Amino acid sequence: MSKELPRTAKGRRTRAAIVDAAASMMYTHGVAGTTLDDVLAASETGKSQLYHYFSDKSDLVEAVIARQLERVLAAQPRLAHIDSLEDIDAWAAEIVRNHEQPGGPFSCPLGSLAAELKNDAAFVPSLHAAFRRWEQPLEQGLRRMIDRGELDVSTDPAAAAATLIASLQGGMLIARIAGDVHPLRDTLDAAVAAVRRRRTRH
Amino acid sequence: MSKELPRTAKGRRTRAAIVDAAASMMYTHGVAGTTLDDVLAASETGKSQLYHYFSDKSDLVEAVIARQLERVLAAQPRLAHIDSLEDIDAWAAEIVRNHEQPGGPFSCPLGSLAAELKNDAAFVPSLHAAFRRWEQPLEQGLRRMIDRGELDVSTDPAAAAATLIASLQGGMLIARIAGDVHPLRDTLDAAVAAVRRRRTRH
DNA sequence: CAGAGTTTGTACTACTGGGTACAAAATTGG
DNA sequence: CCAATTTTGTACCCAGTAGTACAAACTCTG
Repeated sequence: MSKELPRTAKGRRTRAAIVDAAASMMYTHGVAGTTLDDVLAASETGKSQLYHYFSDKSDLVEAVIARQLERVLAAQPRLAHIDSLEDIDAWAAEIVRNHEQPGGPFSCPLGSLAAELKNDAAFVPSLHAAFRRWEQPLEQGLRRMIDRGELDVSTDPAAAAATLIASLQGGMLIARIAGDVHPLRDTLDAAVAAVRRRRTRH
Repeated sequence: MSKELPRTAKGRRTRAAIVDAAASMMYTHGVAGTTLDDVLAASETGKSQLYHYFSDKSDLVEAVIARQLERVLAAQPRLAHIDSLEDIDAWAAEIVRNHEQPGGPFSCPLGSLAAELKNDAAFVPSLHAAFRRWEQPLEQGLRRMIDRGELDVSTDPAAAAATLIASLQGGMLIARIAGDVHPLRDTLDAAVAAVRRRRTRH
């Protein structure tokens, strides 16, 4: 049950500060590991403000899911222009680049949230929608490639997009645990190669 | 700082009951979502028993990581006999089969733990060791295939094994969120195909 | 079977953390 | 510029949770 949005500019700033702080804290410490007091301290707001804009912690988490989706999309500008295999390669390279500095983060804001909340039925629909939104540019690009005859017509663009994102997620997790980008790169490469194998001969 | 192991048969049973209950509860409700009281109730033990065998909750979580690794390996008997591409296919099919009943679980005990604990430096080494242990049968099988000349000598067996497990993890996450096995199957297939492409011609 | 060592029951503590109450301050629109 | 509405500060509550104290019961060994 979500509360109404702020009516004034000041209110919008406050709400955004709370969500931003919550997103960052939950990214590094997990949802359960982030207390509302932590969020309030980091955002320099008070409890009355939080409960003015959110009905409870779950409601805040929903807002964080949406915020992290925005962050993920913003961190991958190439995702908006997927129209060829080269674009997909470039997108994958962009992701690897974002994570290849030694030490991290090797972590995806949305993936971390999903992993922690996947057993809570209340959050699954929002998470599902977020991932669908993420997959959409890939899916549409793949569909255009199929329409132009560049990929085999038997290719399922939605499934291929899901495979790309799934590989990204799994690669990220193993990279994080191993403290090494290579699993991320290799796993993404395998998924891109799976698309490449569906190319039609010219 | 872990405590000493039980000295008597009764003690071993008690300790095992606690770890089993904790593993199950943490699997479904997460580590943070599982209270020690929950564990004690489920295992029909008391707090003095828990603190007799474990120094604190973290110590119990370490034991749960080890237990879940055992469970994962036990659920994949084919993993113990990886010696050809067909074996890898059969292993992948076994995993998909374990999850293809509609509704779930679409979830890996070790992956869930890893996702929740990956930002806690104290647990990363144990998680890393657990995944290495999981990858080992794959890695050794791949190495034998390379030695026999079935796979290109440039293949990195450790990296390929990591890619397989990473794809499994990512596929599992997306399958869970989507409530559908297909992402798991497709992503695993892509990783297996990446190995297949490294076959030498005969 | 006695006594040292191990295991277990019960009761308690200290604290954290989500959530509430309510009034004061700020903002907006007429 | 004033009243209605929105926003914010402060103080509080209470349930749940990790962890402790300590003695009783059991178990193994000599």
